[in-house]
Amino acid sequence: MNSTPETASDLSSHIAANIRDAIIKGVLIVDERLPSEAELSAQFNVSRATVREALKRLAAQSLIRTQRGATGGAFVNRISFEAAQAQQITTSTLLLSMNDVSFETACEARFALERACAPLSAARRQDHHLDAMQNALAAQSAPDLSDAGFCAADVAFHRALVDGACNPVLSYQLAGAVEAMQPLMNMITFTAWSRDAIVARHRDIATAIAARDAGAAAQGLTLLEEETQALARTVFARRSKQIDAAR
Amino acid sequence: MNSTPETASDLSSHIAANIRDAIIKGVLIVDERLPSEAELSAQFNVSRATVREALKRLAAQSLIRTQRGATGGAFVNRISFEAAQAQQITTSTLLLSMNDVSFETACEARFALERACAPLSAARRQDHHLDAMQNALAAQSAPDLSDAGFCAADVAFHRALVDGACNPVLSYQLAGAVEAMQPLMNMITFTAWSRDAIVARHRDIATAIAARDAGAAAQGLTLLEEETQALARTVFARRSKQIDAAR
DNA sequence: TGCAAAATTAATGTCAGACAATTAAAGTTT
DNA sequence: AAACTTTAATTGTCTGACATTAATTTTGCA
Repeated sequence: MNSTPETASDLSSHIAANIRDAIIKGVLIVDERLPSEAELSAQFNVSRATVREALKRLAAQSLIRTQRGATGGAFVNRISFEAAQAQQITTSTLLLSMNDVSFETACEARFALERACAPLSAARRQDHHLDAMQNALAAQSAPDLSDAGFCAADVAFHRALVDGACNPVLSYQLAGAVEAMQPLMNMITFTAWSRDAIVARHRDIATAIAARDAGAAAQGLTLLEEETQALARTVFARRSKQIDAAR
Repeated sequence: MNSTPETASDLSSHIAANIRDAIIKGVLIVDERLPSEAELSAQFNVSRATVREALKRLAAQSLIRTQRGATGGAFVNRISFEAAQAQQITTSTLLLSMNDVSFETACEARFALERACAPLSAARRQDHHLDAMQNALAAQSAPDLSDAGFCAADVAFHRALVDGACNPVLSYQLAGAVEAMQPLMNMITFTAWSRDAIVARHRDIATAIAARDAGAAAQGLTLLEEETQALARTVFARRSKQIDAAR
């Protein structure tokens, strides 16, 4: 179970990999204190600066936290769902923006995953999930809302839908797919008409979830996906036509 | 779009956050060279050691890579699907092992997500996906296979299924869910009978995918989930009974 | 001239030692 | 007993040096 190949030849990578494996294998358990930097530098026979670079690497992955003072040191972190989600969102967003992933591909993945949540969400959603959906719907219906604001409310709606499944693992896994779509959605200019269409679908989905109707929720998501894809196609087609005309 | 709160008061966090935001916002583009460590230390008015700690944090997230030599330096990395997956798997695995996530919850999430892939995989799978599934099946049928080996082949089977959807975003998102289950599955002792049952379900799923029958594939996954959950329940129940008896 | 070897240069990687800042715990005083 | 002071341990930061690496330039020789 190797986390990362980490073939890099520099010492700080090597030391970081060493400690990381100890954490993964359970040799170091949550909240346990690592040896002090001085002790580590003696153990690995490197300078303190090198040890510190290794520790910073681990801190960047939320594997450890550090505390100053007499009883301070580096401690193994319990990775929280929140922290893991934040990391996942950053990684997913960058991955999509840096790799020319098509809107279509990302959109397809997102809706496929959301449809997986629909039955569970229909069965288990609580009132606060419904409230969150209604709030997002209300926000999206505001007439003077910016495109970015519309997309942010869109994300809020879908997160509420996913959270309704009451499965933290599912929420965590979906966070990346839902949030990473936002920058792509932000590329779209929403007309009043297209906003209405999306809000209508959202309303259907919210109603289906409230009625615990899994089938209708899934169908609503499918319709929403089709409309979103169609909308994106027209926006991108118009844009490339404009570019052609400008030549 | 704040990647991480990063409220930490130490300078290297601050500098890392600063550069990270520049990358996310596109101020620094892929393969662009960052200023040298000496220049950065002058810009941020800190020592070179502090700059280096910041850069190591970014390197740990695969945001940059460094190169030595005259024309060397730190370069903005294009995050590959492969690297992102590796990170995701590490994070997911640790998240599950550190947070007492029940087998039931993780299993439910995993199968819900896989069912989302089934229709796409049935439609688009290519021969090499089918081959990979058959290879995994053959491996799982080997009589003298260890439990860990059985689980590894299980992961291979499900990854092939997911990859069959031919959507890299989906494959990336699912990697964490599929791989992080393995340590949990490893806790189970598989009897010859339970292995046969799992292999039979796998065979059904592979057949359905080969026949491009989305419904049958989804149904096979649902059956497999039920059997897996039941198996886990009996294993854990027997184990806790033994513990009670030992008292 | 042409090409190979050597020197130069610019960058990261590592080290050693110092001091600052922070924090808990021990000791001291009132 | 409570409040204050001291001490010790630890991380955070700085400085300056040297090692290592690799591209570029210069040199030397055929």
